[in-house]
Amino acid sequence: MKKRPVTSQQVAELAGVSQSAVSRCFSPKASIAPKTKAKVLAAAKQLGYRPNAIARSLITRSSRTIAVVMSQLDNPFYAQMLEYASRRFQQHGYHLLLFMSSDEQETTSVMSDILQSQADGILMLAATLSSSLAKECVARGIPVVMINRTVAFEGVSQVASDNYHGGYWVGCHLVESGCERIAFLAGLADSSTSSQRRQGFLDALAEHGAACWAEAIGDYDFATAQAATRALFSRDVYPDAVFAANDHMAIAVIDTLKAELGLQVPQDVAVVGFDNIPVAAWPSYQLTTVQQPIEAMVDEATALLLGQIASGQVTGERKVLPVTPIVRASAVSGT
Amino acid sequence: MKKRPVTSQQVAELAGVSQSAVSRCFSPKASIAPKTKAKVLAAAKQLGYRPNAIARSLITRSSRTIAVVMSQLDNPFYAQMLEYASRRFQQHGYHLLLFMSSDEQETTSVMSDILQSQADGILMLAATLSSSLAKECVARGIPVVMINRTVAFEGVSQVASDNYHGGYWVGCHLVESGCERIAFLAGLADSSTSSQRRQGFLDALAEHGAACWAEAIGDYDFATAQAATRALFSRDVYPDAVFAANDHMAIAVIDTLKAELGLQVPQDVAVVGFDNIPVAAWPSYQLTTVQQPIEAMVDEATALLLGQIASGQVTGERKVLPVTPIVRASAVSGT
DNA sequence: GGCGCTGTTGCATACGAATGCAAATGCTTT
DNA sequence: AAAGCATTTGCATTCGTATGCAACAGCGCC
Repeated sequence: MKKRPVTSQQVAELAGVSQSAVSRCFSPKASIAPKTKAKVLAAAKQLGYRPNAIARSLITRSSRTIAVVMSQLDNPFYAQMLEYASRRFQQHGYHLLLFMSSDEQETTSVMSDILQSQADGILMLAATLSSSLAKECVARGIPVVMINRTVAFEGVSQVASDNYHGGYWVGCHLVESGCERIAFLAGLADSSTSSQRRQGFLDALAEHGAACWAEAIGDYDFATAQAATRALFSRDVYPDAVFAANDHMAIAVIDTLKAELGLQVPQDVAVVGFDNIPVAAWPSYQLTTVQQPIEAMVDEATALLLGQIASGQVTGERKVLPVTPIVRASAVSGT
Repeated sequence: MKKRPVTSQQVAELAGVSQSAVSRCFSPKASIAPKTKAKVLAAAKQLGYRPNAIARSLITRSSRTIAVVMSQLDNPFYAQMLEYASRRFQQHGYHLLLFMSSDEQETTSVMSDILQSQADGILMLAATLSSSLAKECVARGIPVVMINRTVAFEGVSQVASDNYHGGYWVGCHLVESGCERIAFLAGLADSSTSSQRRQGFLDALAEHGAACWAEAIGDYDFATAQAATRALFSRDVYPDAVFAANDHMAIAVIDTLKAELGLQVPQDVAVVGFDNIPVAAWPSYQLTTVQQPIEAMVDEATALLLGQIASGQVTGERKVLPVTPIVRASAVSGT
């Protein structure tokens, strides 16, 4: 049978002090005599007392909890982010409440849970938020930070890597490598990351007097990307380069080219991805890609959330962090 | 400035009823007249009222929260588990509080946070728990379920796949394929998964009159596994097969063999993994492996936790779920 | 019209810890 | 020894919701 937990009241009785005194022993800044504190801590230890965080949250009006909404945990890039974010917030005494939500409809129901949970802040990892929900959070004074996603509403903060210039670099790199029939494999149609990468890429091509040879949509999904690859290579003339909007899809492209079409990377086709996930460095792929600064992005998001929580102001800032081109064998200069 | 949230009291005033009535409108089983309910819901909607889960938890003594302790989120196998678990618990109205903990020392500090958080249950995903901590949970009546890890204490439940027979199958498969110098690449030295897989594997070899040719430790880590592979292949005579305790390491083995030693899989060396992560199916690897029933394991863990929470009894059951051999090109019969 | 019954409602209290305020304690100073 | 000051302590209240209990309304039935 579940026994009732030890309360500060019981500890107080054993230690021969008041409940307030016990409470003060567990608040860092409270005034308490060392002698009393020792007595109380001894009693607490004897009874196995742990302060009840729920009761504390109720009175302090702060749950020390951040709600994280994720769309895809199968993408190692976001798994890494989550892991790092968890550690980061743990350091600051905050805990993560995890929610999975694939589509916008699910997000609505999830947000309802989040608002009830009294989370002090919301971190959206590649998840989309309707502006009505964003509005509600802002109205309630709950800071929201979106990573790698945009919402058209003032008041929510956004952290993203410089997708545009990442795409721009890829465009330059491929043209300068001598590629002439360059294809683009998009991610989710409505994602800001994909469209920004695309735009930078297209602008780079244009500046070099080139144009995109073909486009397809891979939904940031392995199987969809494979199908898209088959489509891109179904014409008589093949592309000689593919820029996939993320590494996950780039890997799918490489595998499909090698296994199904008997093509060599980079000899027959150059492939470039985006993210620099661990797999990209594996000997089998050696994927040229654009590295997103995971830790810097999370650090920035953490700072924004904690700052806004501390100040009580939701400010809706926008941070763009620089990316780093990583040249590996899948698309080298001068190929 | 953070505004104070709307309370049931305010809703009650607007609707012209008592606070209790408002409360009853948000408890599914409470008795409330349809007419009253409509009035209250209208008022609630007008004010944007959301029940405060913290206050509710305090009075009901149930946070509807499960603490999840994970050791490695970079292993896609556990990322998948987490994602599925999150959805599963969400369905039952429970939320996940995520904690990362690499070593046992960190786990101690994390457990302190968990106990304070008043989580209704604890799910350990490939994380280890000292028996003193396990004891404390049991004493408090908090159910604990460990997935793929063992703790030597009565009262915590354990869900694992049949590691022994998985290893056993691998042993048989490799011997029957004609391999003669079979190496084993272990995971973490103290993990039950690794040692059970090893034991089944060794027993299978022994039954076929064979023995393990060499062993090394890869710590379930990519880089460590690469180093271990180099060590295994530093002698004059190479192994002709490697059984890695998980896919992650098996991939590392394959990459190292191909890229650094110029060896072919499976022609020169057969490689077998464990888990059947998505990567294992990719054309570049075609990894023969043993599939763990992720969803069944999580379902079982969910059922155990929710069952024990509902009954208030912590029972410490032990479930072993069957695994499925997956034969792909990296180690085929009759090679 | 009174009786009993089912279904609703409000009252009052409880959950466990934090904190403003006033009382009390301990220590220094003259 | 008394006054003055700083520190410590306890009292009482608060957070927002759930729920046992009693009161009560409405209804059917005899």
